[in-house]
Amino acid sequence: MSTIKDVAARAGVSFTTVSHVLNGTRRVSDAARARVEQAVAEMGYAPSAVARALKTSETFVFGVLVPNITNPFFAELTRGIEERCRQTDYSVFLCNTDDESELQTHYLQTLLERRVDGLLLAAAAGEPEPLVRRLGFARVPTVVVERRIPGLEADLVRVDHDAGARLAASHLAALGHRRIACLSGPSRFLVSRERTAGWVAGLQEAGIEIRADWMLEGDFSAAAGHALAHELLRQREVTAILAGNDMMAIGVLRAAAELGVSVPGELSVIGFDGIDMGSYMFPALTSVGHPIRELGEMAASVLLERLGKRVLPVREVVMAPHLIERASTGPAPKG
Amino acid sequence: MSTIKDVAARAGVSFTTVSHVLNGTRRVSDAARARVEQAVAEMGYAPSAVARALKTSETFVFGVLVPNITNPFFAELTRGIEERCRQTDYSVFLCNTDDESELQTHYLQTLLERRVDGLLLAAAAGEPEPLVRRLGFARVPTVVVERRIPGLEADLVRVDHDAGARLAASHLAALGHRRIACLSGPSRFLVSRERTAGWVAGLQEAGIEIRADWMLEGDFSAAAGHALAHELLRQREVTAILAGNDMMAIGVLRAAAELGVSVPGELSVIGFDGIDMGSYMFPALTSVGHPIRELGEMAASVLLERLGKRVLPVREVVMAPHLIERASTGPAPKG
DNA sequence: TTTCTCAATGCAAACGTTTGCAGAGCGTGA
DNA sequence: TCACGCTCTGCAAACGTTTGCATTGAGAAA
Repeated sequence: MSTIKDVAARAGVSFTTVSHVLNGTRRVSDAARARVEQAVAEMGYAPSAVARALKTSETFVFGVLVPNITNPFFAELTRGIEERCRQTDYSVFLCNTDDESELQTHYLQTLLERRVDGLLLAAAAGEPEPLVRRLGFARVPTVVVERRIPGLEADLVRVDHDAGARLAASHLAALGHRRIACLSGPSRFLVSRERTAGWVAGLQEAGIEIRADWMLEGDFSAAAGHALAHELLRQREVTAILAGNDMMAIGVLRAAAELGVSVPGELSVIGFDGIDMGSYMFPALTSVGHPIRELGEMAASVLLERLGKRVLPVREVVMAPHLIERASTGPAPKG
Repeated sequence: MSTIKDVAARAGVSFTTVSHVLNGTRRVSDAARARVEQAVAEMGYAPSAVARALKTSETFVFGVLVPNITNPFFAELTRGIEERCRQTDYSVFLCNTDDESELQTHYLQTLLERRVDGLLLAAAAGEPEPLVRRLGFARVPTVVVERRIPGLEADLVRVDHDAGARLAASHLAALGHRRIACLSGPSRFLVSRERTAGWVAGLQEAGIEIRADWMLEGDFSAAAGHALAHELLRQREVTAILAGNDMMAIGVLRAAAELGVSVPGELSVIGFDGIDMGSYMFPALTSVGHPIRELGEMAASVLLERLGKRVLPVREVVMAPHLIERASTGPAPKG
């Protein structure tokens, strides 16, 4: 690769001048500028970001830690982050941690060595302690997505799951449903607990009885939704199901199809997350959507702001979900 | 951030020694080594990859250009790339080009400035000329995925779509189907043409007549599959449909559900790509799957090999697809 | 004691930039 | 003619590493 000095030689100026032309950091005569620009074009010169980073101690790179880019949620999130970064010439280092604590610290170390200007943590599995200690040394501006990490002073961007769950509950209530089952995710996840709390609050507000045997727990997978729904639908008692996420709702839809229960005629189903896949189901899945890409963009924006003002107090940004009405919910059947 | 000199001072040795301890590049007495290691631990020192990169002119970073990480295909591909890189301490710069020529060249420039050690191109929209010229200057080892770029001397890793399509065709033939429709993707894409060619060859081999009015072209979207299937199923002539990809097949499934055509009783449907979503359909979608993650891993492997031996002749690696038999195909109906 | 070998360590240049400082050249007002 | 101000330009240090070369000191061989 050619260097700034090669360009300077070809243009017949000092490399200082080349630098200033490239960065627009001081006046350069039109003649010199033209010669430099021509030399750059002829040689296909690309200034070394690594030398620049060494000198300025800014890399214009953010590190992004996600459990698994294959999960549509994180794909969309990453996309949002990347999109926001694009506007400000930041690039993104992507790391899949597989929710493994060890990989997570390994990647964190790598990112710190690479001197990223900021960190977006959408993954935070296992013990936070080593992670927090590592970050404490480095003092890299950090934004956490969806999960507060104890001991870490970082901005947080998250979705208001409680409000979303209330939305789902009141939607069903408004359609006249009274016999409603809840299929929650694993209660060890904060998201699950928040969503369940929202359902309960929403149903209570509508004066709907909450039967303990209609509160089932799954693991966020379609298989779990499928199995739980089979069990639940045998009695044909409930007229609607609140699912902890879209994958579980898809499992429910499938169980209903197998059992000949018509949706939404006999049963209404509402999911959570608003993933694209839901719209390809038959019937298309009604869901509580959150603006995942916006979540990513917001996370990046918060980080960019943090770069400017390190002394800003720690922020928490909460994004509101919304109802995506498609075809899997309808009026409660008579009787 | 602390530097190698800070560590040296604390450990009471020269920074040369610290460097050698860190890299294991020459013998260091046990005493000195211990002191250095302790100092590193106490200070949470992380060596600067950017200084190292400047000195050694190796960044241990690959640039990855994909159209859209939100597309499951590219998510999985990226995942494979990243997984392979992890084993060799390479990191990945991720860029979404949105298939926009302009963004593509912009990102390419950024990646070159950042002095990536290699390039994985899964996106290559628009005119290849500026792209090729840019790469010509830089001489960065490059691996292209799925699409040959004219004028660019790069390794290529791709899926054998022709063979996959034959697989699908002969699967249907073996089930006794004779009246088979083909819903291809846009013919301007090489993939579409390859798949169509494979179907035609496969059907001809099985002695099946190919009716021109059963060869329809869509745009790889579920909506297209849905619309074309509606048209096709009105006559109830065909007993099976070969879809150009899974999204179109999902659209077909949906149309069948709406029209009360039972799958696979009256109609068999087979997709292409083997995406996860297909297994959540009802009935679960039979498809021709390709090992996307392995495709990514292979691409990274080829690139790593290329780094070692620049003089290697250009390689082309072809990966074989396989049949994923699920529930949407069955024996042809009698009569 | 002297010389040699060898292990352990340090010095300093270089990588490709940015940027503070300073010099050259020239027109202008006194 | 001189001093001044202004525009344009260049020199050289510094960023944090790696690495070729050199130095030190101790033990062994003579």
